[in-house]
Amino acid sequence: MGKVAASSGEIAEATVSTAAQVRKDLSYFGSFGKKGQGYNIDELIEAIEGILGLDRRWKVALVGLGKIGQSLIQFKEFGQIGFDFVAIFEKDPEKIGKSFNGIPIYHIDEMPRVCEEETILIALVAVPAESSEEVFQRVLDAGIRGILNLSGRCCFKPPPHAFIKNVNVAAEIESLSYYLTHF
Amino acid sequence: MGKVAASSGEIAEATVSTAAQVRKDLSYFGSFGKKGQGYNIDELIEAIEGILGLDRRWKVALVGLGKIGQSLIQFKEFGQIGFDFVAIFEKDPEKIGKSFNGIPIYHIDEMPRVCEEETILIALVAVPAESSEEVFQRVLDAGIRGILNLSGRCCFKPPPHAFIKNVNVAAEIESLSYYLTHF
DNA sequence: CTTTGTGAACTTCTTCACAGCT
DNA sequence: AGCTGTGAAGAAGTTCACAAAG
Repeated sequence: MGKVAASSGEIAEATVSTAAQVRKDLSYFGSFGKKGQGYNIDELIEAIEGILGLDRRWKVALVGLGKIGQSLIQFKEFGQIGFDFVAIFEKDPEKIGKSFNGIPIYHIDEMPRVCEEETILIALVAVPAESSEEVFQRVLDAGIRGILNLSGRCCFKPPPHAFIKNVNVAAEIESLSYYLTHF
Repeated sequence: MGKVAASSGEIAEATVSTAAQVRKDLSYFGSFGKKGQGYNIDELIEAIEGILGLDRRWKVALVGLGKIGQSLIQFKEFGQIGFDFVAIFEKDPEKIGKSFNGIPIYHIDEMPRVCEEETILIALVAVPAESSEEVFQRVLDAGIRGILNLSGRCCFKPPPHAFIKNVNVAAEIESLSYYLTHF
């Protein structure tokens, strides 16, 4: 939009937050603004990318090549923000040895070897809910440190060196039901 | 597992929470347990379904029949928890008038009429990020009160009678990057 | 004059701990 | 004895309000 700097108020407006919140959040990581001027937009983007660890590329494994896995791996935004799928793990012997979207498909038993060789630290898990607990354990045993879980409700407590993020569309639509019922 | 009742501690264990948290959360809505016994499992499930508004069925519209929309509409869990897709809205004239998975595809201009006739209150929006702002406005104008947004980063402030829930896989994987960088 | 960065005040959320019921 | 429901205490998060800087 041609602007060089943005004030905390303008950032709040654009992100549905408040000016004080924007300033406090940023102050936790450093001083990125200039008094009287606001925040230089390019500098701020670069600072936030640094904070989030997006100033590098990450190799990602997909575990489970069902419908959800297939649609996610074709999703271009991952590449744009620095995440590259480099391996797919499956149980189905039909698929193993082939590739999907140019990415090789391995048997899930090969996970420890491939993840070490390729230094993969992040996995996107999209397997049937029944097998997710077992798969989480195998993924962690293969050296993965961050799991993005799309397998539905997850009650798996990761060890302290690992992190699980859950994306659960069913739970979100249930919360809409709650709001519409009560308000 | 053959058990009739569960204590707050057992529920906490199973949900990665704490006993006090489980009791406080439930106490906000009523008294569902028996002192000395814990919570009757069937009764508790029924109570929670009532709280969440899941003791009925909801009609849902899908807006945008791209890859994500197609994979979500085939997702059986929605039906199991009480949500039925009854209409698809699209811009592409190629698809309009046809159906997908047995659900009729309408032009997006027909949304106000169809949503009123069918009393649809919830929409799942899966359109390209560029058009999401405009689509949100049109969806709300059609009488929708709850939006589940899968179109990426959303900075749309809904009016007070409506609710938006965002599901953003890209944002979640970025937060994994943050944790792996700092811990 | 504008806007940041930040202590202090305030609000919300979580945990503690125990009276009271089964 | 076992476990809930809940005030009170403690922790975490948000907003206020203003000194300091451009």
